[in-house]
Amino acid sequence: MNDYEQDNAPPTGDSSRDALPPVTQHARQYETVRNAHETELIEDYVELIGDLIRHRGEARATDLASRMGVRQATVSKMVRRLNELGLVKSQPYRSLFLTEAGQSMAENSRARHDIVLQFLRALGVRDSTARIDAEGMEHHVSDETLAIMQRFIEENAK
Amino acid sequence: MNDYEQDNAPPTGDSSRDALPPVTQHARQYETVRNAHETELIEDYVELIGDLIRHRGEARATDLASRMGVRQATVSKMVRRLNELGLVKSQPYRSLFLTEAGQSMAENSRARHDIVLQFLRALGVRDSTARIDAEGMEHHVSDETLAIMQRFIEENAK
DNA sequence: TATAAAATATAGCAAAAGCTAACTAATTAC
DNA sequence: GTAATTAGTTAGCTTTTGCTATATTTTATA
Ligand SMILES: [Mn+2]
Ligand SMILES: [Mn+2]
Ligand SMILES: [Mn+2]
Ligand SMILES: [Mn+2]
Repeated sequence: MNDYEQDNAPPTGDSSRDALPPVTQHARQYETVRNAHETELIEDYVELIGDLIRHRGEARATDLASRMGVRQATVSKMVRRLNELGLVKSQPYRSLFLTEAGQSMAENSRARHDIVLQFLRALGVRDSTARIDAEGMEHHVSDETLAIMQRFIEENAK
Repeated sequence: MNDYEQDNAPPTGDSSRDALPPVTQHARQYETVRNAHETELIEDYVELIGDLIRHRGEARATDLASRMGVRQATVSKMVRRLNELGLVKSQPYRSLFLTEAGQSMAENSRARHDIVLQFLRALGVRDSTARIDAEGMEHHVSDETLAIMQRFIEENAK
């Protein structure tokens, strides 16, 4: 199958309604999703640590575990990674702190998360559903789309 | 930190604007995302196989690899898994076919994908951006939100 | 203050999803 | 019809993200 055939007419009649994208562009779609999946859990952890500090005064591993819905061992391992990445500063058996880089990531993630959540609410999605959808969608929304969502919120809010 | 304290007043003044959700609900958010991530790659493969069959007449592993942006070995491994899951029927060195279950999953995924894509376009997102965002978002949109997106499309299309 | 409980850490296991390298089968070109 | 090219498979490696079980440390209680 050569490059010419690759992006050309389908063999059957009805099926050409929405053609396949060019191979390179198509691959880029999936690559973008894979890249998002590499960073999204880290962002969620950092964002949650920031939220816990803001709302509760401190971020403890056990609260991360219960809110994430995973075991403490899983959190422990992730915290080590966040340390290695320079996002979190922590001492053994003590609660967690964000580095400068961590705080900056937390703020970015929270801002993005809030926009997506408010957008869904403005669309008319029920709050509990909007929260669930936003938790996943936030990592797959481009800056372009985010800006449009923000405008939509402003136009449909009061 | 007990259950009472868990969902109560923050220690600092300004920070209570948007409170943390109850622990159980918060955990459910992340669990839903983790569940979506377990099935999303499978859905993307099945959907792509269906699209290739519809548009090109057959689905070959090499085309899956180039469109997914991964190596053939990766596709080979995934195809074995799709076989085990009863979604794909294939013989060594021959092109791929969907089972009944596979076709049904492909149709569902495509319908959902289309709605998300059209919704983004209706919002005003550029086509190439909309395609990228839709590829990731589609797996994190609830039925409730999807219905609202569909309504939005109908109201804003002609 | 000694002990019980809770929190944290570490070791080892598993599945998923990618990779490269080496091999085999099928198709195409000559 | 053979040789070269293309396509597909398999084995073995790596990283990520979960888990359980066990040890250690900190905190709370009697
Ligand atoms: Mn998230
Ligand atoms: Mn995702
Ligand atoms: Mn899709
Ligand atoms: Mn997708």
